[in-house]
Amino acid sequence: MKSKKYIKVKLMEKIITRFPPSPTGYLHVGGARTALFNWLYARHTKGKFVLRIEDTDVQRSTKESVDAIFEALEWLGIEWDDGPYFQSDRFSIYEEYIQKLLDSGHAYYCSCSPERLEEMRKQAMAAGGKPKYDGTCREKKLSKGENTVVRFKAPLAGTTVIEDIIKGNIVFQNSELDDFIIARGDGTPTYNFVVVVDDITMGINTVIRGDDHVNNTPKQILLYKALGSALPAFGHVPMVLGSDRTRLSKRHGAMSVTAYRDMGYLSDALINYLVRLGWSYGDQEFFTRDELIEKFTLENIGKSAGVFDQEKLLALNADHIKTTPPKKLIPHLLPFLKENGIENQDDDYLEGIINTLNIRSKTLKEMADAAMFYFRDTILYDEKAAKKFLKPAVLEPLELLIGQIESLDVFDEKGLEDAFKEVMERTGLKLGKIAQPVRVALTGGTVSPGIFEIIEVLGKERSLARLKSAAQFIRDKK
RNA sequence: GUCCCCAUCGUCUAGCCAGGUCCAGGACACAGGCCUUUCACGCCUGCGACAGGGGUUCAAAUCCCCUUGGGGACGCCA
Repeated sequence: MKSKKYIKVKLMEKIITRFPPSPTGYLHVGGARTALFNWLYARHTKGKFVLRIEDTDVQRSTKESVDAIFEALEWLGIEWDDGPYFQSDRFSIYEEYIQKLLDSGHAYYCSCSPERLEEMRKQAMAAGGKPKYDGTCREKKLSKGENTVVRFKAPLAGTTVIEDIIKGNIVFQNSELDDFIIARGDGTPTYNFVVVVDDITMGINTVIRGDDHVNNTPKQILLYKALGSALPAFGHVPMVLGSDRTRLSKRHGAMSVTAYRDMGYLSDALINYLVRLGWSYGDQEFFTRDELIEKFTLENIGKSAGVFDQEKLLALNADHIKTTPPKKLIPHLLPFLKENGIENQDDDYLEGIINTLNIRSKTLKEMADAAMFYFRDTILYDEKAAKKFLKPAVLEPLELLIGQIESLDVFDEKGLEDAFKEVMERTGLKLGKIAQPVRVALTGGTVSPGIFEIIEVLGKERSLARLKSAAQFIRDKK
């Protein structure tokens, strides 16, 4: 169901979006999708995209995670215009804002113990209610003490509404909200608070984030109001689910963005897939990066959660491999070749190889594996294949072919075809009877690109050598 | 439990806001076929959905209500 959607940001105002990952692990596909939506929207509107690292939880934040996130964003080609900001560098700003709230009576100190709070929550749940802070310290006018936290004084009545770009209006009863903590006992600020302060001070006017944040938004709206700041436009995108329709997690398989890189996916394909999951542009399935920037708008984001489908991503990857010019694929293929022990190859040779493999590879890894026969000095014949095709009977056509190719003036597909035709005529054999043995001779196996393509890419010298050793192989067996 | 959100083929989705052109279109997957020097690619065909029930209307996938189902959130995590 689609409802009237509108962008709250004034038309003249430059769109400023942000992506705020918390460095407590790698960048997963769900996070990447949110980053993508923000980045794409900023690019589409010629606005600005800000990167902010949310590391107020010093315990769980790690340098490794920060690096992993940068690495993943870089691979995806998501570049930011501002930042990265680190919240851990901004504690003095937060302190200042907390003081403002304290001074204006929008916040107060609370000395309730975590243990008591926990007990209260349990009881509330058991009694069938929503666990909330009971307001014990709300009017106590406590001053700062050892282990006192700072709570936001939320309104007791009325409603707070999110005018969501994607979901429409979402209304919350303020009585559902409670006096949430904005500064911990040790003085460090908490999530809902720092997000608001950051978004205000960084000029963020468009907040696109996961559905799971909907419940945080009324709290944040209240904070904006208490701070006297204008609200940004909010857009909550539905989540990505696993095949069992629950929140995507490790048990659903690969989640890390870079894992897809390592499996041989093109970032363009991952991007295409991730954006298309939950967003649509008519019937179009395939998008290049530039097309995405050109066509992406918030209006076409759907409201329901989507299931992550590896199969479809794989198919899309195959499409991107197919349509990317072979020359451009070279640098992407190199790491996989290297893994297979192949290095320092000529670019023209690689381009030719890719040209024969791109329509039959679903991943770069697959392509690198399928390309191996091109690099071997001596061909190792697959036992079954050799037995079936490298028989004495093929010695004659094989030698004829060798002669034909040797005397070829112009070494191209046309000349090769003529050479084969000549052999067919002289031996009375069908192409199939000749091609399979030749394929085994050239590649070692029975599955490969077209026979003419292979010979052309391998070149005269290499092809001849392989053909000759196959002939020798047959003779030796006799 | 409470609050919030969502609901079209197995999956991603078009159509829904501005009801008729929809016995619902595309894609992935699957099945069959064609092409063919193998494998692919490509092409063709098939399979397969408006969650259920009430309204409103001449007419509902589209608007309203209820039910059911699913998801998310309820931290001194973000």
